[in-house]
Amino acid sequence: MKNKRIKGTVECENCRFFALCAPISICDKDYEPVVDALHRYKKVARGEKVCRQSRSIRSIYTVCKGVFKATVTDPHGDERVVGFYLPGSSIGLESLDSANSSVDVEALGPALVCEMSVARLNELRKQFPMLQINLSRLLMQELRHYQDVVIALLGSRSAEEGLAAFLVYVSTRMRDAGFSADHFDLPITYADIANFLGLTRETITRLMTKMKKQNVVTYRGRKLGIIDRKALTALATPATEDANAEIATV
Amino acid sequence: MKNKRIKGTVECENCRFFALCAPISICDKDYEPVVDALHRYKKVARGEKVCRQSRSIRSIYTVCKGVFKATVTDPHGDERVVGFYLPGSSIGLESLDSANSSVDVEALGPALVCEMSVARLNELRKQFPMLQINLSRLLMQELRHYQDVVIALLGSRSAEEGLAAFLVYVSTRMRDAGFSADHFDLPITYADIANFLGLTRETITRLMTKMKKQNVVTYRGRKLGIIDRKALTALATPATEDANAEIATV
DNA sequence: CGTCGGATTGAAGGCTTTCAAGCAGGGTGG
DNA sequence: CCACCCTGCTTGAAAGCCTTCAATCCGACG
Repeated sequence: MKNKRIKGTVECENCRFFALCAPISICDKDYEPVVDALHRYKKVARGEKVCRQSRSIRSIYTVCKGVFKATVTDPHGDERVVGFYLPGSSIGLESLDSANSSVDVEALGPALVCEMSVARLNELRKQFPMLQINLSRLLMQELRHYQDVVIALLGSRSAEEGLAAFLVYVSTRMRDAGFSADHFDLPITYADIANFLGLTRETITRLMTKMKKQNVVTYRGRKLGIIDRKALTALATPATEDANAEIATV
Repeated sequence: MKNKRIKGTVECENCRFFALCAPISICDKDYEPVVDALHRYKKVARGEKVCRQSRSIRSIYTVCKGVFKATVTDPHGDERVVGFYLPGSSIGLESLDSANSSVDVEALGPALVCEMSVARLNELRKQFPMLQINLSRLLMQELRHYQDVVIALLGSRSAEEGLAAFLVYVSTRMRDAGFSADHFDLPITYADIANFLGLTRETITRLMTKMKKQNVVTYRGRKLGIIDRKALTALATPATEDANAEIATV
């Protein structure tokens, strides 16, 4: 594994694939074949799809740089955004057992990924127990991640709560990927955020404007800044208004 | 593994743990130790919790009979329902890597589970490659299941869409567990459904009443019947002129 | 038979959407 | 350099959906 890291990308230590790639660097000899299975820093153009709904996938990916969105197309032909892949996320793990992809995954801007062949990985993990064990660990992490998404974003009572929870969630993911938790690129359109959260562009605009006026966040040129994290997390949980009164009455 | 199946429970073939339990019956000799790790048909009383928020878990479970809910308690002390475990579901897989549970998991009524010791499983899967591989497969299925939840339930534009999607989702899970997809027990209170979906009891009541009047579903004594599946799935996707007209004509 | 948790129904108010119009800013070609 | 365009963002007003609050009903269970 050559050290050819590119500026602005995720450190390998913060990458979800590290558990799969690590054996290579630790023990180059034994794991030489793994190198063949891995295509590092592959470029993906804006709008390009790395996997498609109802198709089997040939490779799984990890996002080094950029953001992807997962979408499904409903019977009416409308696109529904069902998830985002931020730097450090892995794509396609749920299809490793040769099932078809449930979603389209598309780059929202120029992106870099590390690509791993599903066929090669499936061969290799039979040969190398450590790879198999690390894959299991990766799957558990991914499972936990999905659970976190559901906990954070499903069942929000108001639009403001949903959006705040979304921003907190993105911030957490960016921190986990080794970036600043308070200032980062958010190359996602309001339309996509709204679609994902079940809201409208206009509502996102109004709420962001409100949050900016209240000095909770800044947002210019696709760059998000979290000014008042405490306030943002407060917005992300219900019954914030009553919190003070509640304490007073107790 | 004695064949002591109990009426109304999930068939082993439809259980998520089958990939772990199967080796036992296939090859009793080699996998004898696994039997110790497994406690079949353990009773869980209504309100009893099989895992708790911020605590490590000792066992993972699969639901043979009954329904569980997963909840988190927010800073204000309010309970938020973040998921349901229907028959055939597995509980706790995301905490296998000795991480703490993110949620409380509580039985909504008298239930039966198969319990597997985490410590024993972690020992055994190092010894038995087949167990390790099957565990990976189980994790992938679980991952896909979480993805399905997000796709089905996150980002619904209206309350009706959300509830219809929820019912379709439950129906699908019941079918997968080997029960009827159109008539099944739904021992979940409106309050819990509402909490999960980010709605209110009253809204669930009104929507269910409406759906009953339109002969889409029946619901009495905690038993749900799906009368018009086509209409229900239509309600579960964003409203269009066609969909509305279709329902209106009933 | 009374109690209690859960479900139902109505009225009023608020939040979000819908519809419509205008703005901003980056890229392109002249 | 500027006009132009296109995408995405902003803002306002009206309509509609969902919540809130409050009262009542129902059924299970001791």
